[in-house]
Amino acid sequence: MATIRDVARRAGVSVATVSRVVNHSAHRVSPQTRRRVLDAVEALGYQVNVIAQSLKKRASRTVALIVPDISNPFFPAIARGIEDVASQHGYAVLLCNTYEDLARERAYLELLRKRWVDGVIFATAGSNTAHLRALRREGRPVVLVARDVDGAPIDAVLVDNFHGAYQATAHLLRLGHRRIAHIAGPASVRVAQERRRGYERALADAGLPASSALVREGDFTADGGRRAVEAWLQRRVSLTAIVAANDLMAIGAMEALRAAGRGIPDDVAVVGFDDITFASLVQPALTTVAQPKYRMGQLAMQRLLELMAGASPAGRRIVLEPQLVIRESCGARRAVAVGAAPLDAAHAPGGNGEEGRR
Amino acid sequence: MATIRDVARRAGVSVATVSRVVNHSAHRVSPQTRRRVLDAVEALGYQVNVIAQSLKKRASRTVALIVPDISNPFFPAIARGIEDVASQHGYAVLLCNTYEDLARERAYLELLRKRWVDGVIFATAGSNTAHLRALRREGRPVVLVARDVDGAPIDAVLVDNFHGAYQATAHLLRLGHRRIAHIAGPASVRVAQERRRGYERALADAGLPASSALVREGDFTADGGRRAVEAWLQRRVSLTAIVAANDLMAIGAMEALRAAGRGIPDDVAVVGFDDITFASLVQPALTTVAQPKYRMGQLAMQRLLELMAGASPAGRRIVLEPQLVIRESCGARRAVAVGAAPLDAAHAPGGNGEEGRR
DNA sequence: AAACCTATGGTAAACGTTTTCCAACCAGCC
DNA sequence: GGCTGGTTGGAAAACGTTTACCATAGGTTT
Repeated sequence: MATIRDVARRAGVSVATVSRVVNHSAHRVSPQTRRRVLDAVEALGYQVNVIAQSLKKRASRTVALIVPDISNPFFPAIARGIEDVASQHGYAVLLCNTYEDLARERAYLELLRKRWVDGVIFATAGSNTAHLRALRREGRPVVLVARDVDGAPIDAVLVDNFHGAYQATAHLLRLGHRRIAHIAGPASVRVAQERRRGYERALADAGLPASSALVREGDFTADGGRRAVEAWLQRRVSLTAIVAANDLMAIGAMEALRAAGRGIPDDVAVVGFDDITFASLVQPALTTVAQPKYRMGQLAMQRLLELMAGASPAGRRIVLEPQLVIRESCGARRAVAVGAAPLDAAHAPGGNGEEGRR
Repeated sequence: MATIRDVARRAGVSVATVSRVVNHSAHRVSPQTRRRVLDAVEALGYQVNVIAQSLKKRASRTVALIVPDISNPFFPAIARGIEDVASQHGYAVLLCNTYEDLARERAYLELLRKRWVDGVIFATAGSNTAHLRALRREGRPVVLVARDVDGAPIDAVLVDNFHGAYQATAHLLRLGHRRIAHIAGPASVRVAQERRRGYERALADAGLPASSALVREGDFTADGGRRAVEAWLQRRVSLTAIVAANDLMAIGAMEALRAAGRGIPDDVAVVGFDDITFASLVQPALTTVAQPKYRMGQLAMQRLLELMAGASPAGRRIVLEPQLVIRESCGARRAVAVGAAPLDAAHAPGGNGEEGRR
């Protein structure tokens, strides 16, 4: 491949001049020389070597996205949002899966340091804020997305989890439910706590007592949702509705209910959280609190760009409003669901650019 | 951050010596000096600068994964397989979404060239083999995964799509179906053609005539599956089973059937292709031809490692056997499905490391 | 004792950029 | 005609490595 030297030679100028024209430097160069350089660039098919550039500039124009597991259906949409704005600004994004494993996480951070990654976006639970603090201490730009963390003032883009869960619960209350259960996420993760608080508060505001029998902790997997419902069934806990802390658990719960012969939403109504792609495809279509995942990815990357450009990391939290999308599993659309084709419901929000395609 | 120079100074040796010990070079260095160097490394927290290393070695230890859209549920598992073996070998993976857009694809390839990416894995449809050929011409290692391409002898890891579709169709035939329809993928993509051929061949082997009224072309989205079914319904085409070229279309088809009041599998049996995570979670659970996605990712990355190590690109195709996983939507488990809890069916294959978690 | 290995360490030239100086030139001005 | 000052362009020093080549010092061989 042609180097800047080859171009300089062919154009009969110095490498400095070539560098100046290809970089639109402030240092002026005459139109004629510029022309000559451009011609040489064209003729040789010259492409700047980003590696050399990085070495000189001490910045790699690369960011890392750290997720627990990209095959979790919640993350790809975020990844897309990030990748889209990153590529618009000439940044490449490195994909890192940690599987919630501390060792892997540490190994990655070391790698990122070695590679002079310019910034990192964390979309991970990690109650272990040690790394984050270390990154911050080194002055490396960091932003959290979708997952907040205690005790470290780090920029983050989030959804109002409390309010989302509150809305979901309030909706069920409006529909007349009084025995509403909650499948919570792991108590160690902040967003799970907040969703739980939202649920509890809605109940309290309706004058209903909190009952610990009505909440079980899951692990954000379908299987966790299944187990929660089985436990309730076994103990003959009476309930007419469930708000799950994420869609996967809601879907698992629906399975267990169905297996036990309970109708959804007639015997028990279910609402989830996240609005993953398949929420609209399960049967009955899942009512859920939608997170603007793609948008969150975009915002996170935008904030990271600001930080990389030198903005001081203020520990600023950008919090978006989640949106309750009502489908069939909560019973509000029961009439529609049996009367007409559920097609429109299945198409749901639409236009948010989050639909998978292949 | 400490550089190799700092380490050399502190250990009282030359930078060459430091480089030799940290790289386990063949050039021997005495145990005492090694000790001194290692101590200095430790004391200074020295980490090699991969950028400088890349510049010198003319290799970035980075590979790119090019997918149409990471939020398509089919790709994340592949990405995981790739990322896992890449990180084991000290490679980082760059994530690139093309959205099937030629311009974006080209822009990416240019970027990758500028960044001296060592190899690229394509998981994309692209009937446009121009880029691929260009990459090959430049001698850059390339491997295709899950998507084959005509007219370019490029290494690929695939599933036997013909056989998969054949098996799916044969299974329906065995269950007594005679009017089996097919929702094909876009005719421009090779795997779609092969699946269609598998379907047609199974019919032919059973002595059934091919009927063009029974096949419609979709676009691999749920909506495409929905539209195909609606068209058949509208024309009053009689059919008792559908084999879809992927799960998303199968799920869309199920929705449309349900909306029209047809029972699955009682009125119409459905089988899909891919076995995305949600195939086991829809209701009824989808019978499908499973692709070992994670494994395919691993194999693709392994092959890429070989190529990057200098193996000559033989255009070798690694083809895996897909596996028909029988759940409820085909009717083979009808007895089970109504008699007992479908829990076991929903858990399905398991242990393949492809389940999402959060 | 000369010649020759071998083991160990250092020197310095790359790798391909960017950027800080500095030089040359040309106007315009007193 | 000497000065000032603005425009263009080049030389060269980094950035942090790796590695080919050379140097030294012992030891071994003849």
